[in-house]
Amino acid sequence: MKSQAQLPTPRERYRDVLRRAILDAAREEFVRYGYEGVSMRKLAERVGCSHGNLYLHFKDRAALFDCLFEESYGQFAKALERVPESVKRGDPVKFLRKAGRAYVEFGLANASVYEFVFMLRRPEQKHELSPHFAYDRVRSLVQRCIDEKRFRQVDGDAASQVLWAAAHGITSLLILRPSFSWADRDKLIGQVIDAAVDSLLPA
Amino acid sequence: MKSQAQLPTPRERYRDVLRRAILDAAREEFVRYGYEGVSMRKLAERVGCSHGNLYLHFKDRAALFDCLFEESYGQFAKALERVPESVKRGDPVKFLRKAGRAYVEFGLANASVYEFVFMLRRPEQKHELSPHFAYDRVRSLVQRCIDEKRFRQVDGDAASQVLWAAAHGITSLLILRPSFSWADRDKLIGQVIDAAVDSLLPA
Amino acid sequence: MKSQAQLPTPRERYRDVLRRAILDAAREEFVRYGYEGVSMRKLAERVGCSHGNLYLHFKDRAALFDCLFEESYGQFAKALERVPESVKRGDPVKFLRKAGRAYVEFGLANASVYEFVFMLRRPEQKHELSPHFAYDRVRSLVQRCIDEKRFRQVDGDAASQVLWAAAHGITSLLILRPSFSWADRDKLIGQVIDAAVDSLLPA
Amino acid sequence: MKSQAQLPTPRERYRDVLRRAILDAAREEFVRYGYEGVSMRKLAERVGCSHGNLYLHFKDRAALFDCLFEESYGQFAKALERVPESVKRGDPVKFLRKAGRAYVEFGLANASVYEFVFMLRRPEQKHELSPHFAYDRVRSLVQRCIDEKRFRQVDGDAASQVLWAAAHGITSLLILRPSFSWADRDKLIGQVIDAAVDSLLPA
DNA sequence: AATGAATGAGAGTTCATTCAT
DNA sequence: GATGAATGAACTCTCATTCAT
Repeated sequence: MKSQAQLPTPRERYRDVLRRAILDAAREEFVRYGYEGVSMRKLAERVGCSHGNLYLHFKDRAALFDCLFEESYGQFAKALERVPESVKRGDPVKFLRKAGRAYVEFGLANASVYEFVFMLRRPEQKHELSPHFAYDRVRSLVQRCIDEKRFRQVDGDAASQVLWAAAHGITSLLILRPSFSWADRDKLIGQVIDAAVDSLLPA
Repeated sequence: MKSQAQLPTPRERYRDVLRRAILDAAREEFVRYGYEGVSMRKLAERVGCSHGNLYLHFKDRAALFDCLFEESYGQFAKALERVPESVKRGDPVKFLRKAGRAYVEFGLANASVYEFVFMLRRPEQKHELSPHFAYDRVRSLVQRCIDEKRFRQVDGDAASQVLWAAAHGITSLLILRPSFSWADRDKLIGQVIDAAVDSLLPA
Repeated sequence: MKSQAQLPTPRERYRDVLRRAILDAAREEFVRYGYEGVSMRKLAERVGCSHGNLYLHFKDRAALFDCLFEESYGQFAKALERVPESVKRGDPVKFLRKAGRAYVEFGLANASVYEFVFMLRRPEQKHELSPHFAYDRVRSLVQRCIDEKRFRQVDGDAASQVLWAAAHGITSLLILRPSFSWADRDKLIGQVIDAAVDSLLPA
Repeated sequence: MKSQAQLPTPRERYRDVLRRAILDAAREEFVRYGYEGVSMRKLAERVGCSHGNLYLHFKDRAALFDCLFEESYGQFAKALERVPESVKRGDPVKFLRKAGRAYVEFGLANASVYEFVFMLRRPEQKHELSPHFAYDRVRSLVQRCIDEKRFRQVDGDAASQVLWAAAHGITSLLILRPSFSWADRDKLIGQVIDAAVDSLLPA
């Protein structure tokens, strides 16, 4: 008999914890081995439950993948939105720089999420449309810079794509080649973003 | 008794053609589905031969992968070296811009090669060291620009990595999101590279 | 929650029955066709389960073989030890005759066990040492006969090996050539053993 | 154009040599790995010819096996017949001892032939009748001993089988357990045979 | 005569998924 | 809810055999 209150029972809590563990493990596995390279059995072993148990949480492997897909997009989108009000209302160019850095840093701190969103090839897949949201945010910021004359009269789309390319370029390289002898990471990220942003400033 | 001229017999020629077809198909499959997602049987079907036949050309799936790996690196390295003498001897900054564009354009024209080299996660694998060669080329060009005072007195490594990030960023995005509504591709590539290069010029 | 009495559930019981069936079928197949000649699929068909099921009981074919190997040695060793106390304490020569007959009779009654232990060639394999235990039993009995002057002062090792050769010779021939027109089996076995034993008696 | 003379051309000679090499290699492989464990490809590699070449000598693997089967029986039978006239006409008991030793020694010197004849399980197989010839030889010798009163009035069949068991027992054990710490081989063989023969002598 | 490319069957093994317990 | 037995598909790889060269 379940209590009417919304507090989760220990059982429910465990359920959620397990589900979380499955998702986290699965994301890493998918990113590392590809869709076909992930075995429900090995995943279960890694998580520490029976393989049958996985099916109580996800209809099948595809559903697990799709769930991660959605979730990763969500996490990424949410991260991009987390900007202090003060920054939002301040200088849009500075905002853009901060947003760029936030993008890269989220990607690095959540490599498997970033890979899931941007670098993972999925089998067949309808999606494809999805990372628009990230672009859209940049786009509107860029527009603000243009409108406020903080940027030259550039093509807003092209400008946004330049910025995106810069941010994605450094993020993905750092993720993919962790053992490369990189220059100071923080400075490097700053330089990459500044190069892109500066190229849009008025002469 | 074979002729001394060593002209390939039709048989040998066919062998080579088939081998080529296998490699080309396999590269695409590996890139699209990941190492574990490639099935020798499906690959054979796509190529139009029996699955057993594949093993006459490659000891096993890993050998096929490794062969592609080497080949892709080789093709990419060779492409980077193909620069007209006139450019080599000319303005190093211009050279750098051309090299950057060549990099991107090779990547787009040979997407699966590029993905193989830069974007593919391999199972376990020793490699990892390898794409150094691409970086090394940029690095020495950048050094030349610095030495000839065409660039500011920047850190050569950081500068090279900025350039690499830019080139890789736009290349990989264009490959990964082909149906995104990109701005004019040529202009975009130019802008991305120019932004990175210009950021290194003297004030 | 399982009862403390640890009574096997029907499920467990069935598991054991199946495992037993697999082992029995496999021993015969290995003995008849050799290691390489046994196919997990055909074995499964003979046992009446899916081939995948075999892997729930044994990691792979080698593990199945090894299990049979251990088991056969164990069964054989145990059989050799089953001697009534009265015989053990009685005349050691008589004991030796009985032991010889027991050896042969166990071999005939459990032909595939005997073949597994003594006649099966295994692929590569470390083992080889193992059937020592059978020899050791004979050896100590022979020593007793010598010590008690029931045998001549023969070399105990050579004597034991003569006995072993006799017992193994008749056992293996009877197993290998079942349709040969043998003399009366019981008498024949007796004669073989007696010939070997008698040759060791004092003149 | 082949010469009418019966001298084999070099080509024919090579053919024969190759055929011989195939048979010798195959016998060892069959004995070691069992029928199913022998691969035509590996066999060809061991012999040093192409695998297709094997089929110019033998229709298929079964034919190769059958050929070895016949041949092994032939070699064994011939070996048993090679007895000096002087011995043949001499003491039949001594003859029997010599024949026994010859049997064992042939088996040891040609272990794979012996194994092929006596210890190899064949897939399905009609044969089975075959090793009669070995028995028949013993049988008639034993009869002679009985007729000449050199043996007791024993059952000739049983007596022969006792002898066979002794000879086979020591031969097969020595072959199967080469690394066992055997007593002096020659003496041991003598003891085994003598034990069997002596048991048939008049009291 | 000899090669080796080619096929297709079949082997061992893994695994997603289902389902009785 | 959770387990793990069970199945059957799919996979990698090997191989006997055939056949064009």
